[in-house]
Amino acid sequence: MGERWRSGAFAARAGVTVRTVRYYDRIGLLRPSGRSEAGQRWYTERDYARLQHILTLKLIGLSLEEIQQVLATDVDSETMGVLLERQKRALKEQAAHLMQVAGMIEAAQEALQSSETIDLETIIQLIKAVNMSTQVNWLDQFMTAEQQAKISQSAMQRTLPEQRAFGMALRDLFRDIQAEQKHMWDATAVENLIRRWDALLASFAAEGVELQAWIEAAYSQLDQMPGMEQDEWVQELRAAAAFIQHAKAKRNVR
Amino acid sequence: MGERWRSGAFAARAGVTVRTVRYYDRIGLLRPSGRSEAGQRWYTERDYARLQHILTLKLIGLSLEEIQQVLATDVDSETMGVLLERQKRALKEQAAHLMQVAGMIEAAQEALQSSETIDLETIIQLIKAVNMSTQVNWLDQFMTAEQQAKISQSAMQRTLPEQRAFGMALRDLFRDIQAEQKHMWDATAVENLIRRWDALLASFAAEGVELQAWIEAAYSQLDQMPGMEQDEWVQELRAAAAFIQHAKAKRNVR
DNA sequence: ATAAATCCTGACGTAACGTCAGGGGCAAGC
DNA sequence: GCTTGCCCCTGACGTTACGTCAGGATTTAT
Repeated sequence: MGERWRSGAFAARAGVTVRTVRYYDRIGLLRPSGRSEAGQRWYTERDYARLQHILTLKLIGLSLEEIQQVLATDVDSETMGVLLERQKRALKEQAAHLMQVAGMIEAAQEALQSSETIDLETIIQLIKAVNMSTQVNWLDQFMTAEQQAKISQSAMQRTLPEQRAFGMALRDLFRDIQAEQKHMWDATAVENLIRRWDALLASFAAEGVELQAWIEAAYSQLDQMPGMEQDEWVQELRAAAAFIQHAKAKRNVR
Repeated sequence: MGERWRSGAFAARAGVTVRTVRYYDRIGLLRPSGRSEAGQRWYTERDYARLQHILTLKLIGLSLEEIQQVLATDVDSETMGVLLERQKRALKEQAAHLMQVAGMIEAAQEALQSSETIDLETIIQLIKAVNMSTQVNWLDQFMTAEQQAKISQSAMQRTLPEQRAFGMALRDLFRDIQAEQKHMWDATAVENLIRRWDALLASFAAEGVELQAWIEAAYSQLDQMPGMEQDEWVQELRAAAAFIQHAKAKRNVR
């Protein structure tokens, strides 16, 4: 298929603006397939396929940066099936949630008809339900699938230096987290720790046995960890995770 | 019910941030019920009721400014039932749309399994479907109900000067629209026309017979319109509406 | 060849907050 | 009554995902 489109035609056919298409190119989310000598963008069919993923994940509620993480590796026909399945599932969950909120509104309507007022607890529960979907971390659903696929395909291909580098980064992060716990809460420093934690997990994150196996391999490359037992670094990992969890919760409540 | 909350407790109970609550106060969307002498905000139960409307309309996709229009008049127990019904309906529509998109993704999955590739038209249609809900003008659904309720209650209470003022504003807008159609497209001027049109409709808009009756009354107060027939100003109204529609579509495609 | 349409980059603005600075108020405990 | 920790306030700058505009180059149709 040799058909291609300049940015305006490409955007119009998809129902998005040229501004959007240019912005996505600039941030590296959707690169055109090529450029003319004059600098004009040329898009192809595979760019439409990628745009579909972008727009659907955006509808689901992921930020563009999160979408970039999900689509970090090329989507081939094998991973596309997995990705489409995840999109479908997330959409169904959201639809179910909207129907739940609609049901609660109906209950409020009935209360209104019988007593001309709605009690406070009903209102609060309704507000909570409305807020729930905006606070779900949808990225987890896609990273879980993505990272699992990634780990299972390439877990054995990491070089020893890479493993060592990861181990060092993790160790340094644990140390900084422990240091932070010993003095007054410093929001800027904590925010930095959160970012480092997220960046590390985004690179390698997978839950369950794979993550543990990976961390074990990384730690075994560090000369400076001779006397540490497996239980110890698992606890270290959990303490750090708990701290980050707490920091994120505190940040969100402001 | 005399219970009340300072901003932090109010926000925490609803699951929103204090920053959000303050911002809503600042833009006049959700004013606290009172302030202490020191300037601290006090919120009550009716503020929770209003917040429920705000957050639900926000979930539906309205901007805060649009929400402000919908909630411009106090919501009493009579209009609350109408408003809740509209919220419920919009949520159900959105849920249905999400399920529709999920169904199209399932069809794409099946195509992928049988041929290892998805044809371009399927992708385009999927993208179009994803985009559809983000481009619906949800405000119409709420303004229709709100404005209808408003017109039916107060249509006869407009003073003659008010009717004349509206007629003059409308006539001036029509003239400016006609003038704009006679020369080169000027995006800034057109944007201004769109704003004036929206502002007029937001004040009085209702569709169908009510709007026509109102415009007829407004025009009849204008001394300068002696020879104009009913058909003429209906056509004038339609021509202006068509121009605004076209301008908005052109604006959206960039 | 000309004119209109479309393309480009750069830059400022917007909506809805997040984050921080710096200082005042409130409530509980001593 | 005093102290302390937590919460409150306003003001201001920053972020994300674009919208809008300026000014000039390229492409397409007549």
